[in-house]
Amino acid sequence: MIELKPIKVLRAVSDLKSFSQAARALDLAPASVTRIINQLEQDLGTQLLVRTTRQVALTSAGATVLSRYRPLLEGFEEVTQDLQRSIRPDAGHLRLTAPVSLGIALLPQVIAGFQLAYPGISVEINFTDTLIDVIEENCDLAVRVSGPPNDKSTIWRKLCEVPRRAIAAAALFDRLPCPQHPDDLTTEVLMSYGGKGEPEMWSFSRAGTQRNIRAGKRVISNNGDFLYAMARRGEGICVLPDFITGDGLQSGAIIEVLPEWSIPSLWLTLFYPPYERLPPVVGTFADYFEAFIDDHPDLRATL
Amino acid sequence: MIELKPIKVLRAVSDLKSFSQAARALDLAPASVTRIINQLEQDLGTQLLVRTTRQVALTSAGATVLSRYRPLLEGFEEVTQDLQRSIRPDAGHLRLTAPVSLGIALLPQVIAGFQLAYPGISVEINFTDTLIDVIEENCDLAVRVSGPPNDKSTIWRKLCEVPRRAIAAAALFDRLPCPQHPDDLTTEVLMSYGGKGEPEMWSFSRAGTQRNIRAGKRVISNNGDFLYAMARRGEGICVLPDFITGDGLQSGAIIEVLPEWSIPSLWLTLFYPPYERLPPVVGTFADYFEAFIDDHPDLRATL
DNA sequence: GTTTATTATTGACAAAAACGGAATTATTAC
DNA sequence: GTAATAATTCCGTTTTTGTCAATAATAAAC
Repeated sequence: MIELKPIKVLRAVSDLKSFSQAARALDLAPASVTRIINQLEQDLGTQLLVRTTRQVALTSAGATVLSRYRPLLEGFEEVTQDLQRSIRPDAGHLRLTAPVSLGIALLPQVIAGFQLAYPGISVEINFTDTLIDVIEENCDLAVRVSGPPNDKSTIWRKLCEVPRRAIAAAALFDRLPCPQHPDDLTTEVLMSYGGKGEPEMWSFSRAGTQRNIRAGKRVISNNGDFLYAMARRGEGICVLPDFITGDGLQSGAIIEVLPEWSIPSLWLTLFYPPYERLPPVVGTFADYFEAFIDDHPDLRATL
Repeated sequence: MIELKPIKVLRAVSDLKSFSQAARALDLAPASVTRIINQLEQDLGTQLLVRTTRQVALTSAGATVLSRYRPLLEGFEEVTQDLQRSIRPDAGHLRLTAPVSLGIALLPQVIAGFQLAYPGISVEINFTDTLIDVIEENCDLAVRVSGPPNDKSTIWRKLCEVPRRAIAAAALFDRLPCPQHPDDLTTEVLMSYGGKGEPEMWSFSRAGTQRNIRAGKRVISNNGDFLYAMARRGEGICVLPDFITGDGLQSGAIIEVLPEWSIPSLWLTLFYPPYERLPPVVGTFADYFEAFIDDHPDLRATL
């Protein structure tokens, strides 16, 4: 394979009509220029330059070769310069993935502010509730609400707590006894968040005591808004983060179940693919996101 | 400067989604692939590929880099393949230079036949009577009619003799005595071929004796046809090759001066720039030209 | 859960290539 | 003819590149 350097040397020699000047221009020893040109001529099987100690000129073949390579070489140089300029913390492209409900609730503000601050960074957001794999999803950074990730090939960064609680429509307890203790929860009406068939395990705690309840599997969904809608219809009890249920709790559309008992928070978390060194743009966004959350306690309160 | 190889490796890894398969495809050791990618990532200042032992995926930056380089790389590969195919003895381009008179008299037949035999070779002919330098003229091969070349940076190849003789219009000798011996030649009416101000030296020989006559410098021209036209008008005596004067001698428009004395022939010669190794196309043409002359004694007789 | 197979990485060593300076050759200018 | 300039060659040095084995890591199979 012919490399770029010999073509560059050929161009320099042809343009400057001198081996020695080309050497100076390219910061090479004259001997190197000779060797590189000889090598190229051998690779292409023809003489490219006619030279005496005083004159240098392209042969027909040399003119053809150079004329065909020159635009490509220039393109290459341009692209390289472009890229080296554009690979900076404040320019480039970012592929995100985020859960549907949280993403739609939270990201518009974040992304809007981010693009205001970094107009050079374009963003592509893929909303999915079941993230199988950060690498396969082909994204640079994943926003998730969860505990630690299951696949070990990722690095994570916790942003803030996302409190959650068990909720249900008040009407549900018209036909069922209102539970007073986690053990009262009837598996049949417990609707679980999850994407892999297995229902969640809910851990209720109160004053040092803790009860683990396996949610039911009659209704499992990977979408919190769906579960919320179901709950509002009085179809069952589910555990959802406040950013989904907040409005409903305030308006009384739903009520908290077992308010005396607390359920461990989820965490708003950023997951990276296993970078050796964080790409600049990714770092910029992660920092911005973190600062954004820190600077907006009001927003944090709605989570 | 970023070279082609790392881009090629990046492309292979991205396409095959595997370092080891890329290594196999490119006939490299897996370790080399790792090293080359690392180097490229360092050169560009960002991570391009996210990899675990099981998965490989481009980062955003990697996708951008590859998408910009890929078309250039493909262009490069195509051009290289093209060139390596096209640098053959029977394809390409040829820049010739030839003297005006001879060129117009002889080359049409030669070039026509040549292009019939080698349709893949394009020809560019520059007609000049004063060739200063084969290199500066930027040609691959020069057809000349002369003695050995003055600049030593060329290689030559004699094709055939080009006889010449002193001629004049018969009418000239109505007002001048007809010379019987070279010494009778009056410098004033001797018109010389030449391009550098100096008149020619004519060497007349007959039965072992030789006389060198310096031609006059009242009329010097680098164009034989012009001298011939002058001679026909009775303006003077000049020494010209037969291919110019042949018709006139047959028709009696001009007569030979000192027919008993002979003048050393010129040679139809091919001059090359100082090639280290003759470019294939040039060799093809030179061979064809030589064979053409050899195969056409009739043509040779007109020279 | 444990084992196994696959894969990327690392390090050490060998081979190859590129580099650079000095001497050589060749050509033009004086 | 002589000097000056430029390309080339030679050769020792450095750098890069390739290879091989060992290691670490991970997903899949049992």
